[in-house]
Amino acid sequence: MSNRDSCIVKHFRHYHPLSDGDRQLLGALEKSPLEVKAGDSLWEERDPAQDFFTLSQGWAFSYRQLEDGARQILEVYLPGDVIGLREYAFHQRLTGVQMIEDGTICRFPHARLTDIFQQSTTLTSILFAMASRQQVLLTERLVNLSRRSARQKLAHFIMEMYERLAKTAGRQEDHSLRLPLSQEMLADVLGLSPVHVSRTFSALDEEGLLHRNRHRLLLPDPAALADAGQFDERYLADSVFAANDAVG
Amino acid sequence: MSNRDSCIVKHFRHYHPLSDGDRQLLGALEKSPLEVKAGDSLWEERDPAQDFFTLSQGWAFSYRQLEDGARQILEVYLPGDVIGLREYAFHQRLTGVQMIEDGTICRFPHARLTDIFQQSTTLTSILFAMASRQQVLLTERLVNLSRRSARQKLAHFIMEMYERLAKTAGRQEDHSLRLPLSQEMLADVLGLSPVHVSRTFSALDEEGLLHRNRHRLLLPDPAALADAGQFDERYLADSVFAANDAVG
DNA sequence: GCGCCGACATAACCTGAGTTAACGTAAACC
DNA sequence: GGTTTACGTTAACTCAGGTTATGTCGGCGC
Repeated sequence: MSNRDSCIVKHFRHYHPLSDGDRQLLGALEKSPLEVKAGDSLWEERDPAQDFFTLSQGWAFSYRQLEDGARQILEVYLPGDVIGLREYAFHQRLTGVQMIEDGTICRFPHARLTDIFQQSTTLTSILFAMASRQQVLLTERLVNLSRRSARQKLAHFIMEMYERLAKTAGRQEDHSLRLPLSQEMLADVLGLSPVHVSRTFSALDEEGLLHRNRHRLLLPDPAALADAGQFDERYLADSVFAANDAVG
Repeated sequence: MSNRDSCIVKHFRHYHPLSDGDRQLLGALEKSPLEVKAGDSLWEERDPAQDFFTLSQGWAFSYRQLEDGARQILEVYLPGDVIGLREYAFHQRLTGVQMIEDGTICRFPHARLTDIFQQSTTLTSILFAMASRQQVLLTERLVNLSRRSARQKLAHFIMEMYERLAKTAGRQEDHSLRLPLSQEMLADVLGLSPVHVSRTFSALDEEGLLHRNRHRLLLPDPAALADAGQFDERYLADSVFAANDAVG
């Protein structure tokens, strides 16, 4: 890997080794990296849907705004995630996307996805695997929202972030993680009121399942927290080509 | 279209015209149609993930079973839908799938998806569009579960089914639809108790927003019901290639 | 230092939906 | 034709989480 590799190339390599041709193909499709700030909107609902983005640095989230003013956060994106696959079959954005922190993104034109389909089976498979993974994350979030108590919801979400961060950013010695979401955002992820998020945090804190310090969370016993949230990490075990490595 | 076309071929043609080569490719990949009965399980959680299925006749649903015995129904599949895209990147099934009624399905081996990627950009695009559409359906269901009242949930779900059926089976003169789900299943779709589904049905009935007769629902004023459920059909408007018809 | 502001905490009260349980009803089987 | 069984209805009671309101703390401009 040369250090000229773009962020898109790096992220795809995370899934599967790429040939030189694949690397060039990806590189040719992307526009130059873009610096964005916390709170910046990548797009809003009803905007025309024409691009994907790869998130190189910083966190982002997608959301739906409801008629009554409520906001549902659908997905939290970490560095390495691809944003916008959802709307491949649509003209319009159905969800908005905003940055949580300052970051760097790479634009990836929608219309030229067919180039990839035509020229690289490897890249096609990786994209398909990414779409599959996102559907699975969404499924788990749906179950979390529909069938679990506030305590379980919060515990589960924290464990999900803890494990996803462990995979991309590595695991901390002290079982801590940085979670740069306000309690209002957490409420919009979990389908709770901000007040109840605060209450629930306090309860988990008192029970010794976690400790808070600003946006840093300490998990004295991650296994206990996982248990409290009925968290089963199988849904994060996407292996992409273990079951299907006939790619060339 | 010859009447030798398999059910898979028919369903893909629904999205985009297929060349003879595409048709043969699809046909070569599928196994012969399989008759299944109401209640039959296509697979269960933790089974090895090796196939897709195309649903030719009958309804099916995918679900997650929770530790405490609760069941969450994730998606209801209608004739024409492809089942199992979710687990492309996984070894194991993360969700079970069961038939709601007697039906016909076609098996579609997982491992050979790469053949399609290698040989047909059209089929690849269609599959990608299908995955995109399913993610959007799931997104809408998530919002429905998280942010709407029981009344809105039920109204919204009925409207979704009404519109999806209109697209595949055509619209009924009398604004009616057949919804072969028990109230227990509806409860598991909507994250409610069966008792509250019954109450909510009765309330909508009294308001004149719908009328029930076994599994047949009559919608005197679909627009009013849509309004009651904050139903906005944009998310069903997948157009697949309108924004991206550079397929060959 | 002072006042402002945004984020979080805590408390009191309210309500939509869950739970339990008893009762109807309709197809299904002998 | 009477019994079984699955499914739906209704009512009484409970409770998790929403709502509203008020308080606290840290950062920041002046």
